[in-house]
Amino acid sequence: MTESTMNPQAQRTQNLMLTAAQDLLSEHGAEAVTHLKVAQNAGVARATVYRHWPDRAAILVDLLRTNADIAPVPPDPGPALADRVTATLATFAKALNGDGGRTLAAMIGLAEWDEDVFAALERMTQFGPMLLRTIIADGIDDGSLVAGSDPGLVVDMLIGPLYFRRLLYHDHLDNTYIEALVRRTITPLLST
Amino acid sequence: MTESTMNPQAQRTQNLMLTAAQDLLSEHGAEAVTHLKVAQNAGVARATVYRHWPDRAAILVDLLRTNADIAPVPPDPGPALADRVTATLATFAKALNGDGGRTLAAMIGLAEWDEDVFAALERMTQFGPMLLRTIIADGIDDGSLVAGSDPGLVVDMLIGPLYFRRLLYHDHLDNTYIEALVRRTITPLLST
DNA sequence: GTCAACATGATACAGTTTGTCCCAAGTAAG
DNA sequence: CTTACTTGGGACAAACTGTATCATGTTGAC
Repeated sequence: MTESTMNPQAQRTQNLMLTAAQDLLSEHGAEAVTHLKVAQNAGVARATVYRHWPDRAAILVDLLRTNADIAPVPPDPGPALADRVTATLATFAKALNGDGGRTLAAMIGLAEWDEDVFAALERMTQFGPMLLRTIIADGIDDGSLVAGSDPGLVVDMLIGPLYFRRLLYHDHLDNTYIEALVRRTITPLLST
Repeated sequence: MTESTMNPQAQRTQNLMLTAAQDLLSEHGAEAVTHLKVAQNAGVARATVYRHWPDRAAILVDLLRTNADIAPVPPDPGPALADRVTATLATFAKALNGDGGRTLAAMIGLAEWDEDVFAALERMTQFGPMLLRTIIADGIDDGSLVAGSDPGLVVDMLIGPLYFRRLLYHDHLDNTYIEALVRRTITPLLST
């Protein structure tokens, strides 16, 4: 049942419940997202929550589906390649610093044992890397980056450290860090 | 109560329970680590599990404490700096490919909302980066790496991608990937 | 070996949570 | 207006949680 084909009443109720679920997730973690608490926080009957989702994982999957992507805002197309990369990473970091980071942390644990959550997680996190990869690949094509560069690896080297510091150390990702990261990663690849 | 000061009987029971808890965590995730299931899988009375740990988080924290570190084996001290880095990352990758990766994934979600878990997670993951940082810093000191390199950032660029690919994509981390990563990261920093 | 201190097993208990079902009441749409 | 869909509210059994009690088994000092 896609949202567009749903009864407007069902849509309203589902939005109420998803909002409540998102609040619970942000404030108390995935374990707090139970049918009971979602129902209470949404002002809805418990049976209604069960009617929409059979288990906790299904709620969380729909939560991710609603979020669409962790960093949906495309970056400004700056002139220099390094600037475009920095801008892309900055939007990514902003999402990780905010609610996206907590949602992501909760999902990673569940995705390990639930393939539906894993699939939702992939959809949620594919956009940023894909965008970066395109920027890098374009740089190789137009000659601003040396030909030997593996775009996939470069993307990992740019995004990996952000995830690492956010998830493992709970760091706030600031522009200074991102700029240093981009400088260190991209500079050796510049062909000029 | 440290393990060394414990009654041997209590030690035996606790080890049984921790083993059962680790199995549950690896097989079914953090949510499956309940007092009841740990008791059943360890062949122990439920009350005994409560006697050792008041809640689920305490069990998981002790699990991390027992694991000591995600990659406890120190790497072979190879001659070339790049080789030492590669060896260190390889032991790290091995742990992430195995049980350590699943434990880590489960902990990351909980650490976001439980500071005890976060502290345990830090203890668990500090060794690898620290070791790498030392290797990098030594390389700067003895002149094999250029002076401008920030050891902390270099470590992030080496470890971050491993976490990223393991946690987000469930990749198996092989030596080819690690070698490419080290080449791309370390080569531009070599002073020779 | 005896004995006091400690740890466990077994059971009981109240309270909470889970998952499912039912039916009356409310909403949507032809 | 009328039919189909959705919700609210309640009931229910099952499982889980957290605590307590007490008899039994283990430990380690004497």
